[in-house]
Amino acid sequence: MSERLTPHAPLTPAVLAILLSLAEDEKHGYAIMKDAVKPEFGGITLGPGTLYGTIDRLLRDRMIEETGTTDNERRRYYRLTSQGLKTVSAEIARLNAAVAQGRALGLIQPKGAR
Amino acid sequence: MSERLTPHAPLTPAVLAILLSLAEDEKHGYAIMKDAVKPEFGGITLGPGTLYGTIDRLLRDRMIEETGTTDNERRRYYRLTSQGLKTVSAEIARLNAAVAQGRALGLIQPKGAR
DNA sequence: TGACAATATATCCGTAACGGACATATATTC
DNA sequence: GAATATATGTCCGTTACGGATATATTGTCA
Repeated sequence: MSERLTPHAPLTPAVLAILLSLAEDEKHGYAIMKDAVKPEFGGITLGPGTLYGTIDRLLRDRMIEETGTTDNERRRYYRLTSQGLKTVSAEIARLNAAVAQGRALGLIQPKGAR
Repeated sequence: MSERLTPHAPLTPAVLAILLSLAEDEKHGYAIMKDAVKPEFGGITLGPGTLYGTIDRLLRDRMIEETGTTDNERRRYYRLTSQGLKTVSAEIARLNAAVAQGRALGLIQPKGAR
């Protein structure tokens, strides 16, 4: 047995960007791609291969699902599943620990600093 | 042309763990492996294949270098290069933005909260 | 003292992910 | 009407991951 609670242990940057984007709201692929380049979502460039390939994997692993609705026949909207939400949350918490360590080591400016 | 300033754009979890561990102090491979499972360094399990394979790549890309010194003939010590330091710092800053976004979305508890 | 776990590094190799190239079609803008 | 943006999709070479396996030493414990 042993259904893994988080089959994706450390998320790849592409997976994180997509899940984080969908944590904000339901979105379609192209909108996710636009989000990904923004610093808040990781600032990465998602080529179509990575974007749709990763979406397919996330659908397969039930991290995201199609909403079924659309405002434009060309768009396919996706939303996080509860599993997906758990997974991003765990990943953000994990990254938070690493960032805290980086801050402690002086790799980045402390919060309030100028 | 085009020497990339940061050949490793978003770092893989394994690379981040290794660089973050070495940002603290010079270490040998096995010590890095022990560090990696700690939450502060990402909490990931580095198998020997990933560990030494990644170390070789980081040496090749001049992110880390051997110190040459050792306190035990079996141990090979590594340290960050200035390039490696820049790279981890940039990565921590990048992740910090994502963590801030995750926090804003309520994925993790805000700092002061109990 | 014999066995087992931990230390320490190294290679091999199958699987998975990445990411650029290419393709296609519509809508918009100039 | 041409170019750009929107929107999704496939293909495929390169790379990274990570478990298995190997080897040798040191430490522990019954």
